[in-house]
Amino acid sequence: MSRRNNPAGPPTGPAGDDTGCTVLHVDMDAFYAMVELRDRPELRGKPVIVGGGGGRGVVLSATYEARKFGVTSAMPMVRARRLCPQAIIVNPQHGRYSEASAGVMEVFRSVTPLVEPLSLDEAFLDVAGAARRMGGARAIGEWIRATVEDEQGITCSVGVASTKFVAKLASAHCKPNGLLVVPADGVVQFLHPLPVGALWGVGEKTEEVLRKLGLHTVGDLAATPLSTLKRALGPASGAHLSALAWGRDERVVTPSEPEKSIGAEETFPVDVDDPQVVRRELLRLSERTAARARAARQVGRTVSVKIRFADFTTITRSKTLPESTDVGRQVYETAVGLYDALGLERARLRLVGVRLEGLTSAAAQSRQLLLGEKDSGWREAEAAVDKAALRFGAGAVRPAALVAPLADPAALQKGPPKGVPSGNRPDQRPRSGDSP
DNA sequence: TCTGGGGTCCTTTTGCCC
DNA sequence: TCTGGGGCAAAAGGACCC
Repeated sequence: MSRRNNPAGPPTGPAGDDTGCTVLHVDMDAFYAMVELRDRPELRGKPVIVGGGGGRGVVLSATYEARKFGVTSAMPMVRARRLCPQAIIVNPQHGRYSEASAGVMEVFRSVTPLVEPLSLDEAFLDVAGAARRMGGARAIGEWIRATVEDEQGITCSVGVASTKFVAKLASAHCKPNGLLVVPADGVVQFLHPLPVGALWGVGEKTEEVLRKLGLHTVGDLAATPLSTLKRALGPASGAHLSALAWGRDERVVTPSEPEKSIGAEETFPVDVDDPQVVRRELLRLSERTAARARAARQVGRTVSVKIRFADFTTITRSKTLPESTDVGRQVYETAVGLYDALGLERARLRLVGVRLEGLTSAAAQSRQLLLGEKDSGWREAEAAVDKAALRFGAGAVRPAALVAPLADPAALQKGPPKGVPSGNRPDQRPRSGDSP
């Protein structure tokens, strides 16, 4: 979903020449909101906002009727409601969006196997081969738009260009429900008037740095010496942005990149200062993370914990294990060890997260285990839980500590974590008012 | 205005080894 | 024994994307 608004509106100029254009970027228009409208026609024509109904959610997607009031994605729900009080708020149904996404990706793959999904609602396609068969990149783009609307009942916008990032800018430029071809020899004319913030990789902070240098458009950036950009933004980012400003982008469409990390995080409905509640959440998140790793047949070697305080400052702590793991219990013990080592006492936390990094294939790991590595038994136990979850649904089998609220603090943590003497452990007493 | 949850990538700092 | 520095990996933080 593109977050940038398109002040210019759909293109009005003459149709571009698609010679040399082999990359398509397809971006669904207000995807989540459109799926809701398709499923609930009575919402059509009304301002609809998809987002968490809770006090701390953000807007996931909004119909164009709601956007007229200034509602944009990633905006806090509280603010969106204030801007557009008459909007109909819909709780997200991720399963529905995944289904719709699978259908759309299927359409793309009927054109070419070279499809690189960026998220549920957008993808790059390399149509160099298909173009000969189907009459050019523009024709393919038009066919995709018609087919997606026909089969899924939602509209999309298509950018056609010779490189990925120009195709992406083109699709953003013709939203909603449009198609724009940027001819290979028209890239610089297309790029240079755009604001620097349009470039992929230029967010709020970078834009501010560039603004202080007096650089407002992509053309300004292109005219700036490489050494100046490298000094201001770092060698990698400086060189990258300079290349993009001249339309140079060597990246090719890559169908599937292996995942590098898997994680889970959760913002508490209200800030939490009870270490016992935090540990229970770490257990839940560790189990969820490890289960997803097992489902993906991946193991990870580094466990990282993320803590966001009430004032939104965020820290991370990580530990690399001697062996990769997909065992929830091991992830949890590492995570809770990292958390305890912080000695946070009664700090007010807004969010905690657990992530497994340095992922490799579980097949390679199991070969190592066969060579005499002993196993704690948790692996078998959790494999059994996975099976039960498949039969009876996720959550059918859970650690005892997650069944009854604060049932038994000892169930969460057997003995003090390594390296932390029990006398130094943060307070574990349940607080009055915490138990229902 | 008050900020979700899933990720990737880059930079800087730190600790270790030689 | 002290000091310096290069190379490397891990850790930490931060910007960015959808």
